[in-house]
Amino acid sequence: MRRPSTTARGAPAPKNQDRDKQGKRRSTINDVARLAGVSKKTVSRVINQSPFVKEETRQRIHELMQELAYEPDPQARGLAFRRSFLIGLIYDNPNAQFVVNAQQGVLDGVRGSGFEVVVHPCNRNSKTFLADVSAFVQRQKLFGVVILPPVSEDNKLTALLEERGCRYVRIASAPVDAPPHLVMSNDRDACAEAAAHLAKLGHKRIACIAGPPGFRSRKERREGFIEGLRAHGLDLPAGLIVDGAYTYESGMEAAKVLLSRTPRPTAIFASNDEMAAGVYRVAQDMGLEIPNDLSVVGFDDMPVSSRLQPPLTTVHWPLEDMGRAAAAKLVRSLGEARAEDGVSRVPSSLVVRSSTAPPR
Amino acid sequence: MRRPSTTARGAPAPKNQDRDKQGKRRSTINDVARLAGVSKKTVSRVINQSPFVKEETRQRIHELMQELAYEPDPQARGLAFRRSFLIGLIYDNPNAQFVVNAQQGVLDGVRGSGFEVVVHPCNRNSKTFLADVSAFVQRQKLFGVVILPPVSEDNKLTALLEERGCRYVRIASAPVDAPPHLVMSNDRDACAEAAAHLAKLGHKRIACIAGPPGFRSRKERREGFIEGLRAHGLDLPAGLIVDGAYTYESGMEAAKVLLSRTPRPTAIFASNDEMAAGVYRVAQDMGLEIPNDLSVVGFDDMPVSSRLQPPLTTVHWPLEDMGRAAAAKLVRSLGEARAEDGVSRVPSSLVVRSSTAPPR
DNA sequence: GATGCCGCAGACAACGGTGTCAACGGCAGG
DNA sequence: CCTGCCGTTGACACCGTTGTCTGCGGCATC
Repeated sequence: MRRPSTTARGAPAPKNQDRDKQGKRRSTINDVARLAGVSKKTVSRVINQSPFVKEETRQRIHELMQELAYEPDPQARGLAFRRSFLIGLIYDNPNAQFVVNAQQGVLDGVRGSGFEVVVHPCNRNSKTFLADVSAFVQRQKLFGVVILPPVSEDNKLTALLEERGCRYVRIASAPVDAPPHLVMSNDRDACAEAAAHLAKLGHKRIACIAGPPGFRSRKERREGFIEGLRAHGLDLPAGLIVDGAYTYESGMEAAKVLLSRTPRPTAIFASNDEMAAGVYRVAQDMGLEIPNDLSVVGFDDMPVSSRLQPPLTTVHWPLEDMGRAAAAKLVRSLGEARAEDGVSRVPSSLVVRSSTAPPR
Repeated sequence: MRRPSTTARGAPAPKNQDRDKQGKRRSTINDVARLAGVSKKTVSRVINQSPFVKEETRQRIHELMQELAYEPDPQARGLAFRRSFLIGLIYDNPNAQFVVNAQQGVLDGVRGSGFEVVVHPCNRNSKTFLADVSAFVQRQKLFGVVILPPVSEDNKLTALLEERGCRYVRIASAPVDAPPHLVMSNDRDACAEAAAHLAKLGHKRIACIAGPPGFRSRKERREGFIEGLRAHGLDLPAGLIVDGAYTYESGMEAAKVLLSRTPRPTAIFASNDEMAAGVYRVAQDMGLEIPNDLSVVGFDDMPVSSRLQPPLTTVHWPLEDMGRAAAAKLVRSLGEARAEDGVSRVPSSLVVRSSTAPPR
């Protein structure tokens, strides 16, 4: 790998930039110490909230830091701490809304904590995947990482992080194996709720488009949905469940298959909104009216779902909240060597809009 | 602002993490120097591609670095350089696809360069906007930033960055005032092309939904479109141009206004795809068939455009390419104190799909 | 043969913080 | 009055790299 080099081609290094155009210099711990008449170690203690500083001294230094607009240099702190104050966001998912929602949550969760977020998309099918993430984590001495699904389901990755001493929190759709630094939604229950909603409307022939193998959410959503049906005395015949790939196109293909069954199902549950949008498209092409000829339920509650016509009944997947919770877990683990233990649950729930109605 | 503190509540700091679970230690420049029988300064010279190292020595050290899998510590380098190897991505745009496209491009552009990307959304209408970005840049001693529109149009911000000695590259829809660290598409020409396309199909009454004030792209796209019409002997009467807000809903409202004019326009150019989607919705509600009753052209070429039914004719806006180009500009400016001067142009072009046809 | 210059390499002090450990003043206990 | 301890503080080395300046051998020059 190439590496930044300031002296390539013998060019002179740029002049020091610790003064800006007004000649103001960023103040350092030494300035604070000198003006406060204490050693820099004492200032360091104040910065790190050490309890071994007299209250009066602490006050004085605090005020001085305020006055000088002093901010400790994260690089220098990191060097001494043997760790950076960066949090990595690791993802492998092409869906833009998905990434941005989670990212926004993570950014929110670190706000005001002094950490920054470094984004790192990756390809979990690549041969160099583990080496790549490992290099990233190690080079930057990351404080911790938040891992989005489906990468978060890779136990080899978490084992590697464990070994490297890098804190991590996974975002997932369901409980995963130990160790549990986890933020999860409960897709299973939410999907059962979706099934119940359709059952209560009186639907009997209900179809399902499952997610792709390789995603934990596939299992959760599918099984949750089936359980929900069963709880209402319904079952899901083999002919009424097909796999999708969480894409619009795969949703269309699945819908074509399902809507050609006889008798035709009166409702379709798609495991995400993208696929639900594909169902809309096929239904419209076939002249079916939603919700009267066909009820549709999605999953995710992304912006597209409220724009579909009619607006889509879907499960709200609290990605942003999960991101926030994951980041908060990391931030709280400052004094510890590992991320905060335990599973945080963020509830999902059904949002009923206009794509569901009793069957005709 | 709170600050990370390892000793809060008197908790002991975690043990050093420079060894992983196998006891392997990350090697340092000292290790390389010792094993190579040279001083660490010489190794540093090799890392920084200084020309003052004998080829033979350079070779030997290079091999050794490879063998030890040595990677210089960016924090320590940064400390000595008085600068980090982080590139900030500053944005203020709620559209997920927009952010992710640009972000992906930037990540692509820094790949293999040793830089990392730190994301920083902001709100340019907030009172603390400038102070916020300034603090971010200064605290992290950012190597440089890439600024997405519309924040990139804020000259106060770039002036501030200039003053802070922070490199920056703006991504924009058109040339901006000096200094020109700029990557631009040429929205104006592309919109003229869109107008020409409609004119050539034989449309005479063509309407336009402009972007919102406060966006440079509003002006470019609108004027480009008007120029394109004029070049074909057409004009844009005041009644056939309305403002939108780059949102789906605003597209709907604009379409309602425009489609109630008599005689009805036979084509609508929407300044982005979101608004074009709003036009589709309204047209469908009114029983108008696209493209036979109404031709629609959008701008952006985001995934939604190829899913609309019929697929939308739109201008491809090369956000990802622009992000890549911007990042590359920064990376290339390593030896310099400022980002590479000059304007990089990334062409946009019309993608003709099925939403345009001759008027009935 | 002394001198100067060139090409290369090393010693040493930064950079801006933290870890370690010793030292200080004051007060209670012997 | 000495001792020991506690609550605070500081001196100094260290984190892993680069900037500066000096040193040194060899070759060309005078």
